[in-house]
Amino acid sequence: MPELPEVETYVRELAPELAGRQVLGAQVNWSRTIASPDAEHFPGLIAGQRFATFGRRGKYMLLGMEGGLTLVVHLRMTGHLRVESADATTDQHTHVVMPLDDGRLLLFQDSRKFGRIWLVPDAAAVLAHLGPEPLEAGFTVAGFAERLSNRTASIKALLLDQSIVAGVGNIYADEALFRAGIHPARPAGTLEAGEVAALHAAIRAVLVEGIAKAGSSLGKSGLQNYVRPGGSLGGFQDEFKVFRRTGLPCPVCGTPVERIVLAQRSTHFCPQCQH
DNA sequence: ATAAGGCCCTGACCGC
DNA sequence: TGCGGTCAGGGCCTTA
Repeated sequence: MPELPEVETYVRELAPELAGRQVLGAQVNWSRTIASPDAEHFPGLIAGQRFATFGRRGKYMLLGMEGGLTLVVHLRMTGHLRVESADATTDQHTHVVMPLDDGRLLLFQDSRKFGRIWLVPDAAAVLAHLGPEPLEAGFTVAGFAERLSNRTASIKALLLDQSIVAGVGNIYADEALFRAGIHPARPAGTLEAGEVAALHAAIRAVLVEGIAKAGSSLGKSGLQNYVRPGGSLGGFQDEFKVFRRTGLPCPVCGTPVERIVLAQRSTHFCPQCQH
């Protein structure tokens, strides 16, 4: 699943490919992929646009155009955005094809069809629901503690809530909770000050490490939820302590990792190390 | 306001 | 081998 480190890797690796390139048009094969404007008006709006700036907010890619529009892309679970040569073969999962002025194609592919694309003058409106960026100064221990206080939902559920902190998904939530020694089912409001501070630091640590490893590539035999734009895999999946390690020994104490379901998501933890 | 559950989608996987 | 059923999962929507 593309989360903050995966999206950050995407932006960093797409930027040199797309900088200064002009989009000639678009062919939309699955209309629901286009969130704004609608699929009918998207090709006409993007035709002639030239990529200028590259950024990220939470799990959203922000590709700024010279004229002020922003191409906002959310990969959700299985989305891929990549630049291919003109003779690249497209398949039934290629939902948007955007020819570029250098003869190549910018492709959006997504087997689950959950991914979404916006082309809007005001990207902030699309992002208005997001909480602070976890790696920026606006994500403070005090603010995080305030957001968790008096909440009865599990801390795992709130880490997945993008209005609490932006960019954390199932992988990095489980890994951060393990490193902070906090049981994922704990009601968020019961975390003590020291635990909130430890979790705050752990979130930042796993995200920084994830970026350094170019993200986590999961899945086997073909279906990769996340592949870097150039086609290579990330490396953080080799650093997982608990995620998708059910029954395997905790790297700290050797106790078998357990799996439970919280907020309708698979949740992995060490019953010995996390309280 | 908060919490919980359904929904969108389809490839992979399992049991028969 | 083929087939039906189940699962995964981010964000949005509805319900309580």
